[in-house]
Amino acid sequence: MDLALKAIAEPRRREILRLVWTSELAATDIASHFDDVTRSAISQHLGVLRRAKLVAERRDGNRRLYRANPEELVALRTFLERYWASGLERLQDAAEAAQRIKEM
Amino acid sequence: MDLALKAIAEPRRREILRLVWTSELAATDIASHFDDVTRSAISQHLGVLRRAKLVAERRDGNRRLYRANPEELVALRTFLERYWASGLERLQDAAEAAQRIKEM
DNA sequence: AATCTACGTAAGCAGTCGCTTACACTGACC
DNA sequence: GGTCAGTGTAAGCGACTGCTTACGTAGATT
Repeated sequence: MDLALKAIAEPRRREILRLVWTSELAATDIASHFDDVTRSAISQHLGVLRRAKLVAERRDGNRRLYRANPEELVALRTFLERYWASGLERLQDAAEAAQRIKEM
Repeated sequence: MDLALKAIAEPRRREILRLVWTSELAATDIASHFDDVTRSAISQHLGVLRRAKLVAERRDGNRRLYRANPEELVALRTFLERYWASGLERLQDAAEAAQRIKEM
C-alpha cells in the first residue's frame, strides 16, 4: 500500500496511470506520449507501477500491453478515505466555520 | 500540491499528521510519541509538513505548537478525488463485474 | 538465418531522503 | 546574568530516485 502511495506521488506516473486508465496501451505508445524523456525512463516508471500492482501487464507477441489495475486503485482510494475519515470531517467543519467568520 | 502528496507518502509523516489532526501539540510531545527516532528527525519531518502547508505552527513562549491545516488537507483530498473521478468509477464497475463473473 | 521491432534491465550519475550527531538560538526560571 | 528546557538547523552519511546511455533478449518479418 505504501508502495502504491509512493508511486502515485510522482507526477509522471500519475500521468502514465491515467493513460492506461480506460484502455490498454503498449509500452511504446505510452512512451510516445512523453517527448521530454527516454523510453527507458518510462519503462522504469512502468516497473514501479507494476511492483505497486497499480498496473497489470499482458503480453501480446512482441508487445506488452498495460492497463490500470482497478482493485489496487480502489484499495488505495479506500485507504486514503479511511485516513481522511479519521478526523478530517471535524477539521473541515472547523475550516468552513473559520471561513464564514472571515467573511463576516 | 505535489509537495503535499509527497509528504503524505511517508508513513511517519502520516502518523505525525494524525497526531496533530484534532489537537495542537508541541514539537517535544510529538517527538516523544516516537521512540525509535531522534527528536531532530521529527523536527525535520515537521519542516516538510510545514513547507507542504499541511501543518500550521504557532509559537507559545519556548514551545512551538503544531496543528493540521484543514484547508490544505481538504485541497489534497479534493485533488485526489478529482483524480479518481477521471475514470475510476468505470474501472470499479469493471472490477465488480469481473468479481461477479469469478464468483459464478 | 539474418534482421528488425518492442521492450526490459544493468550501470552510472546527480540529486534527494531520512536519519544521526553537533551546534545555535530563544524564552523561562533562578 | 547564568542555566535550563524547547526547538530549529547545519553537516555528513548511506540509501534511494529519476534519468541517460548501452546492452540484452524475445518475437515478428524478410
